[in-house]
Amino acid sequence: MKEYQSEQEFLKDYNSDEFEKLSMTTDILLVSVSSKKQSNYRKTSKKMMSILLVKRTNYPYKDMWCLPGGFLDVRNESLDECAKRVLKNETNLSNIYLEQLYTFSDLNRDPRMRVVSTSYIALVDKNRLKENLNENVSWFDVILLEEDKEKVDIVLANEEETISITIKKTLKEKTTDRYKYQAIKNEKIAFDHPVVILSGIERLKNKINYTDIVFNMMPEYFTLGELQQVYEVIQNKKLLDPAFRRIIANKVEKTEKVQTGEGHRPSALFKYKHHD
Amino acid sequence: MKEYQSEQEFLKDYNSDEFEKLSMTTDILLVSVSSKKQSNYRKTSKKMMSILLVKRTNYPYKDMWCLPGGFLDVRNESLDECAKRVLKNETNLSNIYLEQLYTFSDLNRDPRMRVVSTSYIALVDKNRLKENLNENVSWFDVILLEEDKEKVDIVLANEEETISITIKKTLKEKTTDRYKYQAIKNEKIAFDHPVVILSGIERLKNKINYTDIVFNMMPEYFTLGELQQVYEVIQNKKLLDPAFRRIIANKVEKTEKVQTGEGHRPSALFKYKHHD
DNA sequence: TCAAAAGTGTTATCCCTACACCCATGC
DNA sequence: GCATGGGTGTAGGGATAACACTTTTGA
Repeated sequence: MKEYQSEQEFLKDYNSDEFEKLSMTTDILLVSVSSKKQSNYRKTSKKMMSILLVKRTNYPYKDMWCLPGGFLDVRNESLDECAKRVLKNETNLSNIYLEQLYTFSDLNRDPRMRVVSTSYIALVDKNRLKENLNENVSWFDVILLEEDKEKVDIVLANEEETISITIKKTLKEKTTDRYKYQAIKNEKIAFDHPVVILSGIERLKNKINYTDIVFNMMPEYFTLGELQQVYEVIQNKKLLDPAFRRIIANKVEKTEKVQTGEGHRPSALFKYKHHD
Repeated sequence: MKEYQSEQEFLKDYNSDEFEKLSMTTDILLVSVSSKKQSNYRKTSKKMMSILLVKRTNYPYKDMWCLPGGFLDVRNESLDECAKRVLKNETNLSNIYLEQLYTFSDLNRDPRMRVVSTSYIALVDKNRLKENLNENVSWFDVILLEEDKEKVDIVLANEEETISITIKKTLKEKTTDRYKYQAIKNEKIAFDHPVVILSGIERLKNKINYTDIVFNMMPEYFTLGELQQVYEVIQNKKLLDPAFRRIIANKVEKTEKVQTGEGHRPSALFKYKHHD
């Protein structure tokens, strides 16, 4: 796929046969949980949900942020393989939890050509990729603010920049829980990616309740406090300790290991146990 | 999209530029519930889940059955619009519940060219389309037999034909509920459609529990008995009357109308009421 | 000693299951 | 009268929420 440095350059090619063709891409919402050390030595480090964004360097949407993604190699790969390739490229990791989200096909998604894009959500434990990221790539902490039932504000922040977008939610049919998302305020995120980000986060919020996918964001050994914080940060609500412990009791296995040096009673380390 | 009557004719074109292009299709699993009158005048008519299939008349998969579907008009429509167009073509109805299922992209899906296909599930009340169907189109009753956790038999039957397929289920990751489906016995269903059929039915089975989508398969006025039967046939298990009535109590509204002449106490007719 | 989090036990409440029971109809 | 489905009440059990409480550590 040719990249254009300018609109002029692009317009030269426009209306040629090139633009009758259909292209497909995959876009990947890579989600992880970041930890911020607290000033108080007693407090546990604060957790935040974070996603990986890439700064565009070419037309269109030059200098805006977008999800990592890439064009499907029509001759040689499936969409899943394409998504895996993009992830490998971005993180140097191959075994990342990956799940197809939704296929978007708006006619005006990309001004260069007709593009249909299949989005994926990927979950990873940040400890696995401490190595330096590619240039123009950055983790952004995510805060979701539900203004009301029909409007969501998303705030994305890294060390240098804070991005704020607003998305309108419209119920598609009265018989279902499916919403049509539409960005009504967005200056920094390219393509239809605000919608992809929200779809992915909503999916994660739901799915954490009836599957074990959280453990894809956890290291091998973790304390129940840490695990609870991840649940809390994704669902965006405080949970009661005893209730939480009962719920996840049969999904984890206590190990001999103990976490000490945290300014309070040491905690047992657990690991994931597949159950059922 | 050119149709080929024979493999020879097709092979003439093969390896030409045509086959470097990517095409997209939508496949639609149209689900409804059929009623079979019982011989005993007292008994209520027996309900079955049924799906619409089309008999192929051209190469490839000539004479096999497949889901209604069609190629995406790259210049002019989104995938949703494409799916709606196909449905309108098949049923003459425009306002049918339609929901995107999954995008399949196996490299060898169609021997003619590279095809990526987005599947949809559609729900309809059969009473709405009593008119004669197109030629080569037929409703098939569906029976799902879960042999064990890793194997499912699907039996499809219309008045003339019974089709039996077996699908192997493999858990994709231990942390989730997602399965990879693979047809291990199938002689009559084209493409990867056995997998699409199963995915759709599983989605429906799940979603009926936490949304109101059943009502898309119901007429405007219905008895609670009929509604319960639809739940039972989709979930493939018997429900207890009082429990069921409590569960759906705030989703329905009692009307003045009454259903009589059924060989037993007449029942109140209800209609859907959006709640929450 | 103290703040913070780890970890456990107990009660009150809700919800669902299961069963029992009565009602009204067509033949 | 009777088989069939319509329709309702209630007792019992299991899960969950809310709260109270004890334990253990680093500074």
